[in-house]
Amino acid sequence: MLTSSVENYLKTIYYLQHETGWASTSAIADHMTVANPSVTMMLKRMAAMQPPLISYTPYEGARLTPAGEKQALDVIRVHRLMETFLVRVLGYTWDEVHADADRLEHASSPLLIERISALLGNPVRDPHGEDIPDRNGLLPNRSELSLTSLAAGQSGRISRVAADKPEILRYLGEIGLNLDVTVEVLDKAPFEGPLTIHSFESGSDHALGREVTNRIFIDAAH
Amino acid sequence: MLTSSVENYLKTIYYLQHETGWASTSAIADHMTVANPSVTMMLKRMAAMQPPLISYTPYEGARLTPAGEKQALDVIRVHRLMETFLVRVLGYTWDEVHADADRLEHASSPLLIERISALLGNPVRDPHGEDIPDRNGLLPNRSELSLTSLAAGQSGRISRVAADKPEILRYLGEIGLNLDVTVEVLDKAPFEGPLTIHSFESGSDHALGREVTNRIFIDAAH
DNA sequence: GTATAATATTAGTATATCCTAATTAAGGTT
DNA sequence: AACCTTAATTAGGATATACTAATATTATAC
Repeated sequence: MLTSSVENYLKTIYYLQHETGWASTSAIADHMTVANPSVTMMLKRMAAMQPPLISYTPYEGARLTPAGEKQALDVIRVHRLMETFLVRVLGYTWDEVHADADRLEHASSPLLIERISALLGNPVRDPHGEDIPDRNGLLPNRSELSLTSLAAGQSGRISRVAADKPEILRYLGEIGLNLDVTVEVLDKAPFEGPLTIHSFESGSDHALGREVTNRIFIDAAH
Repeated sequence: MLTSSVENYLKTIYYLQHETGWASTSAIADHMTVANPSVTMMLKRMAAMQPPLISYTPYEGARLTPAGEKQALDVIRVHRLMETFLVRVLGYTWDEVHADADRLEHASSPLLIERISALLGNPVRDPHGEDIPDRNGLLPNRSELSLTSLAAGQSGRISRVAADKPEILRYLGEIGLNLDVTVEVLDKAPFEGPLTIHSFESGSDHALGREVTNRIFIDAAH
């Protein structure tokens, strides 16, 4: 069995690889708030495991092997099922789930996970709209656009909110930017300026910077 | 925050202290399946913590301080609430809960625990009939007798089953010796021999050795 | 009351994970 | 092409937890 630490590295490498195509030592270190040498050490160990979880090229970075990707998707499945469980069964809000899911994901047996998945009706999305990999690590394909990419006047349904900080999630919830809410871009300031968004849930308008709108996604199948 | 390892030592010392009055190095080592020197090291560390969790006398053993007892009861509360949750919400059987609860108990935030307790209606007993300490570490008083202590012809309601091995629990469940079931001692063989027990749930009779009947408890308030 | 058995501790290592400080490699600039 | 900056690695340690083998202490038994 993998240690919690290795599982966390797997998750991080998976995210970085899918967001930027490549997981460098310092990107991993930043994301996990550990020092660079700790990452180098760990990457060597993960590349030396049987089977190797990553391929590692010194001075370049890491890439998940098929075995590593499968394990990463397992951890992500558990994390997202836990978040869904915390919201649907225990009444957490979407900004409260992350830290608790981060600890529970390393303490879950296969039986626990399958029971939770069944209890929730085998959900395919977590409370932030992220896809939940199935038992075999398969993810559905879906097409979405970032809210930033919409032009003024366009509208759509929020399908995913990839904000990492709980405070941002809490704020978005407060102003009516929740999952599955239809929104319209009223205005888009030039020079990478803020977007003014109307929520059809709350009926209110709010200006949001692009670091935020970049992380809000709209269902592309209008 | 305490490490999982320290939490496990606390639990073990608590149990030994309450069963035998004293936690010796080797009793702790046996119970946790670790080597004696590991225990000595840990006891020193726990006695040196601020505040100390135990008082430790070399060559004698350990005893929980008030602070240590409070922490131990916290862990036991989480463990027993988790077991109750696994049975009532996720459909585990009473023999399946232990290992999973043992891992979850170290990954639970105060919020999670309070939500689970509330979801279950703040239960006071776990699936084995063990008392669940309240938020402040308080346990109800109750009086019970071991099944072994009943004479032939006497009957009572099973209030607690303290079997440690899952296989024993599974077997007891199969033959109808479950919590809250009324049973009668039909026969009690001499020379520490087996007891023949009738279950009014299953309607069947079974001979059980005293290592087992010692760990089955009967409500003393008939 | 000394010899022995049982129990506990110390000594010395190992592993996993993290750190800081010092060094080395890669890539871009003039 | 030598230089400088940035990023990554190596060197050297720290902590928490475990182990085995060797030693010390306590308790028991004659």
